[in-house]
Amino acid sequence: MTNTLQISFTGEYHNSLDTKNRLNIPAKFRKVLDPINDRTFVITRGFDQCLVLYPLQDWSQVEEQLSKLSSIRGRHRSFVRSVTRYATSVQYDGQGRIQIPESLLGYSSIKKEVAVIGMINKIELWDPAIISQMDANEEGMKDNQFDDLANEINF
Amino acid sequence: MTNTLQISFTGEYHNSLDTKNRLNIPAKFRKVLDPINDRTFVITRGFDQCLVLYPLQDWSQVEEQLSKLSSIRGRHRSFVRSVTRYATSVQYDGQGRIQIPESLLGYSSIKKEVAVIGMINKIELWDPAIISQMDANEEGMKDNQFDDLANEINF
DNA sequence: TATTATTATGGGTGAGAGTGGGTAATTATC
DNA sequence: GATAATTACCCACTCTCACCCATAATAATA
Repeated sequence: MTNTLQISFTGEYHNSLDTKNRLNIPAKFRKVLDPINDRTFVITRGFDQCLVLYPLQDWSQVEEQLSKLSSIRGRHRSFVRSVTRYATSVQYDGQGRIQIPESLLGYSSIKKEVAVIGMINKIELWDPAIISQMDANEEGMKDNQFDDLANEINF
Repeated sequence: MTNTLQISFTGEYHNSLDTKNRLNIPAKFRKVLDPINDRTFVITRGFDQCLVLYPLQDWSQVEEQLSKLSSIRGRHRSFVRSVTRYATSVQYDGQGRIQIPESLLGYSSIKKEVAVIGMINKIELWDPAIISQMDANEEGMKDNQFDDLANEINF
């Protein structure tokens, strides 16, 4: 057991796609990705209008969760199908870039600029316009909406 | 080092950013930071219009809790996102300085002068004008506003 | 008081991050 | 099998940041 503390995916970065639809994974994210993943994520649709990157290692657990969900709630079945259906493994190159499939770009409305958001054990990719619109919607109720959750985690 | 009693972050210091957005962490704070943190804090937005520094060790506990929240629930996703988006790990250099991201400076309205306030287990960074304005607002009601809280703890 | 150490701040520099683009290798299409 | 298209890997450029050295001001010590 090593005594070094490790932080997970946190923070927000604004990177941009190049002409080959390549996106740079922030260096801090690459550093915390366990070598067992062999520089590989699984990218797919998120529940929101964004894309999600899971470390390869974690993906099997995600599938397991999703399969439970789909058998319980019939109305979620089609969405679960779309998540697994569009899941692709992507490995970043020597410069730390992944290539994002066209179909996923369309779903997320990502064109050139990308907001890369760390979500502890996964990474979200947003079109900047859409995420800021979400911010605007949540602005009003922000003050006490999360009080109960915030208290739970001693924050 | 015979003394086993350790004081936490207390007191207020007024330091200033340099041209590279670097802020000096007061020496007394550095001394009480457990070496396990490897000179590292996590800086993020506070609930008030200020920034908060958590020792890395404490922050990983926050992450631990966050990772337990289900990503199926939209409200949980929003909460995790709102917490992690603005969180960045910062390690102070040989001179005891951290670099503060531009976006966080904007949120806190910090320009050059910074009020560094010890809050027991975390550190707050304020724009001097804003913290003194807060003081002014609280002046009138101070006497009995905190009575209930004072009863909760042995103070 | 003189000397030394420590703190807060300024600034230079090399390494690495993000980005653009080229070329060979692989895959797909005819 | 020949050609086109896509992908993977490599080189190059710019800019930022982490690290190093230096200085002024303050505190500590002889």
